[in-house]
Amino acid sequence: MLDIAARLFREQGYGSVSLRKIAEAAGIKAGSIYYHFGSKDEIVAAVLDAGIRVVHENMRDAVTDLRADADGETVLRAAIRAHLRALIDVSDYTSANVRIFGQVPQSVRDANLPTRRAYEAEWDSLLSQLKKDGTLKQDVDIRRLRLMLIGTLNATLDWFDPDRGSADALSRTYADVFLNGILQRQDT
Amino acid sequence: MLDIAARLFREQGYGSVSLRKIAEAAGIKAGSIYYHFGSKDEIVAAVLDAGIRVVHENMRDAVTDLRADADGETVLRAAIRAHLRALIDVSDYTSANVRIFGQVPQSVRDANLPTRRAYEAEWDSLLSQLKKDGTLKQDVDIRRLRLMLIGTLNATLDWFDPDRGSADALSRTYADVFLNGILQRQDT
DNA sequence: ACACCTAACTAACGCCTGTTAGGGTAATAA
DNA sequence: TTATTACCCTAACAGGCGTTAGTTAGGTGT
Repeated sequence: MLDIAARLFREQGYGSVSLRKIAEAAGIKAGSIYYHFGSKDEIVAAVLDAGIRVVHENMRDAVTDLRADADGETVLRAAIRAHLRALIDVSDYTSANVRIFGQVPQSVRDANLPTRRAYEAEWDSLLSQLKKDGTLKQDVDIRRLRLMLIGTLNATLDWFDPDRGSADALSRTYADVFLNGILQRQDT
Repeated sequence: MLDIAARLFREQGYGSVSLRKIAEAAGIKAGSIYYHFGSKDEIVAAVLDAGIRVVHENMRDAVTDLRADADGETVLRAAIRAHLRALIDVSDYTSANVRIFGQVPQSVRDANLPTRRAYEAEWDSLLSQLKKDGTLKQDVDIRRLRLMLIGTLNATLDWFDPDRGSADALSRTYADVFLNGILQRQDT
C-alpha cells in the first residue's frame, strides 16, 4: 500500500496523486483506504519519513562498513555514493520524499522535520570529523557544504536518465568535482 | 498580472495556486482572468518562459560585460553569480520556474523546453570554451558538469534564507568548491 | 452455532477547481 | 450622438477532491 503510494508520488508529484488513484493502483476503492490510514496526510507523512530513514540507514551503513583505516576521501566518496544510490536505485520512498517535500502542506513538512534533522546531523558529524582530521580544508562551512552536497545530489532526480549512465558512475563524477574541483591544475 | 502569478507560484507552488487566488491578489474576479489569458496553462507557460529568459539574459550579460582579457576562472565565477542572483535576488519568474517546473502538466513542460534548451546551450558553449582554453580539466563531461552546476544552484531555493547570508557570498562559496574542491591540498 | 475481526464495498457529502456565457460600465473614436 | 472597444462582473457548469457512514462478505476463535 505505502509502496504503491510512494511510487505514484515519485512519478507524478503530490498534487496529481489522488486517493482514488492510489486506491485504483492498489486494486481497491478509494473509501477502503480509510481502513488503513486516517487521512491522505497520514499516508504522505509515512512515505516522507520512510524516505529519510532509508537514505539515512544506507548512508550510515556505507560509512560504517568501511575498514576502520579507510582514509577521509574514501569515507566521503562512500557517503555520496550511498545517498545517490538510495535516491536512484534503492528506494521510491527516498525519491518521493525529495520530489514532493516542497509540495505537501506545511503541517506534513513539519512532521517530517525531526527525521530530516537527524539525517542532517549525521552528515554534519561526518563532515566535521573530516575537517578535524585534515581531510577537508579548514575554511569550509560545514552547514553550507552539507546543504550544497545534498542539494546537488537531490537535484539529480530532475534529469537523471538510467539509459545514459549508472548512479555509481555519476556519484564518482560528483565526488571528483567536490573533492578536487574542475580547474586545471598548474602544478602538474 | 503575470508578476502576481509568478510571485504566488514561487511562494506556494503550482497546485496550491488557483485562478481565484491569482484573481484576488490582482484585485479582480476569477472569471475576468479569461479576458487576458485563454487558460491557466497559458499563464503558467508565460511565467515559465519569462523565468528562463530572465536568467539567460542575466547570465549572458554578466559574461559579456567582463573585460575582454578576463581569465577563464573569472568568467565562470561571473556566470555562477549571475544565475544565483537571478534565482534569489532578481526575478520571481526564474524562481517560480525552478520551483514549479516539476509540478506542471507535461504539455506545459514541453512548451517550455525550447527556451530551456537555448539557455543550456549557452552554458555548454561557455563550458566548452573554458575546456578548450585549458581553464578546465580535459576530462570533464560538459553536459554532466552543466547539469550538476545548474542543479546545485537551483537547489539553493529549497533552503536559502536571506537572513543567513547574501546570494553573492553564497555564489562565491559555490565557485570555490566547484573550481578547487574541498580537499585539503598536500602540496601547500 | 455464535460472536468477532478484518477488509473491503457503495453512496453520498460539501468543497474547490478551471472554465464559460451573458451582461454591464466607462472611456474612446467617428 | 452613436458605435466601438477594453475591462470587469455575476452566476453557473461539470468534474474532481478528501472524507464519512453504513453495509457486506469471509475468516477465526469459542
